[in-house]
Amino acid sequence: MNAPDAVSPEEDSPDGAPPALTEPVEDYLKAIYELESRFGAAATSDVANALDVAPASVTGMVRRLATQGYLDHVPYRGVQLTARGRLAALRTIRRHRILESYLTGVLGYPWDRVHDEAERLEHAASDDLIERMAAALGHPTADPHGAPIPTVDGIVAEQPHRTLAELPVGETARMLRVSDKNPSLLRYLAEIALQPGVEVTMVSRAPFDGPLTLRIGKNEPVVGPNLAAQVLVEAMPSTGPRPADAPVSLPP
Amino acid sequence: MNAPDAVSPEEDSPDGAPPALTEPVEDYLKAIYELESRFGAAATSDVANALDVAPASVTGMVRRLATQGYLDHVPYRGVQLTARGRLAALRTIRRHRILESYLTGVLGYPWDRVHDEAERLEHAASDDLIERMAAALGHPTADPHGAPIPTVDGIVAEQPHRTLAELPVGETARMLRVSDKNPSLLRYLAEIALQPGVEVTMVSRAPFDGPLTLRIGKNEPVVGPNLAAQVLVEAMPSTGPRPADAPVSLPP
DNA sequence: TCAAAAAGTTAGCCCCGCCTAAATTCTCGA
DNA sequence: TCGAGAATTTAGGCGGGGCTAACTTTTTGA
Repeated sequence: MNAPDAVSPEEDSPDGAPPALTEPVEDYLKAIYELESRFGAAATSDVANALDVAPASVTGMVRRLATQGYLDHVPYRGVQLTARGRLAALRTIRRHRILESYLTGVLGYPWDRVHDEAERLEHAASDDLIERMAAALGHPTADPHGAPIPTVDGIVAEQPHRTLAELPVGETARMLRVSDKNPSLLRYLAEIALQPGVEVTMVSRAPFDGPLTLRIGKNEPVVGPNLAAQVLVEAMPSTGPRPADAPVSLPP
Repeated sequence: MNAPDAVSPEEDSPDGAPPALTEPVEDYLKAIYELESRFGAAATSDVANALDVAPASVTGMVRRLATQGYLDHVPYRGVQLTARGRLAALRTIRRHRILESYLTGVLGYPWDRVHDEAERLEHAASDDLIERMAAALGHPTADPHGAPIPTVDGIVAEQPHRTLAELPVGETARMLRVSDKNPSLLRYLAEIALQPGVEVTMVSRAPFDGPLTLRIGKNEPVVGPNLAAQVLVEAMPSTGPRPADAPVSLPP
């Protein structure tokens, strides 16, 4: 048993305020969070890859973060965020997505250029600033790429989805989301008007993983299966009675 | 004479882009610039003081910046920015002041809380973002505290001024500027409506460095000489024909 | 004028975040 | 099942930026 003053393994700052993470630490937590939610676990090499850093560097940082209670690390096995680590990650993600929303919504940034900017600002902006931006936007629930914005206390409303590549021929679905990390993809999607909230129909599908013909409004763009796999659409067919209000916050 | 490839003693990044200064470096250059323009020179201890850092740390950093051509350092004698260093400093100052203007002008920040926020954002915002903010504000020429905003190529329009404490009894002058670094002073000035662009009259002056009575609009606040020394006003009496348009960009 | 105080610098150290090279451990296919 | 290859960790370094303690130079005032 522990001595009575050994409250918890995690060091909390005595003043109760959040410990003020460094920029690299925030980046690690965010990357690990995203890998976890995509693959269920975060491998050292994946983290290294995501952050463009040597694997050995990840091991070092991960050990430090583990001693600080942000994650659990089983050597050679992988890494898992603790509740504390997850909250810190979601805080950063909230900032990132609100910043992206503000940059497109208020300052006229094209959606393919907000990622890098938000990536830097998310470490510098105060909570106050972030909440002012959110308020100026009417408290959006999703960023310009359709990613849900976590609440201040770390709740994320993930929507059920499938990829556009999986949409059966003849079916229509509402576009939900696409990654913010690929500018040229985003520029192309903007060109064919495929953006969150837009309805898209699978017109035809060439065999052997060939190109897909879509209908978006009056146009019928043809796209590769690769691209279609990156675009998320609603899980439920929207041919039936569809929800009166789509959960999209930023109609262009 | 130099070999033909020995272009200049300063290392320039081969791609022509500015070398991407670190946050501490930007802070040093900015602090040195401000000390230089206030006192004509920057002493090690003043820099240490301004950045809340040990004097020994300043010596170290200064040596590094000197080898990189941002400043000249004569040991025991002081430090002076080169043209390159001055430009870098002004770039940061421009960002800072545009950010302050944007935060008050668009996001509703009170003027006593913009300094800290801008202090962090100035290192993270891209040029593009800064120029978008400037454009959204109609390209202001002064920040909310009346400090002139340097142009992109580092030209700063300093106005001739004296302190409010020097204003002779009976004279009226337009308030020009106050430091952005003292929140409680700024809150008090806001209370008595003493802000850049406002006309203030010296009603009376108690002897022996006593309190000063001002007239601002319909009110006659009494302030200490200490406070008055922090407030800058126009150099020329504004009782004669005054400039049709005061050079102030952000009328509240 | 000259010694004490103030200012500045050097020496030596620390932590953070990163690296490469050399182990180590895990995994998977023959 | 076992060994090659992949993944991971350890060992040893490095640069940036900071610190304290000790030393030097400059300034100052008695």
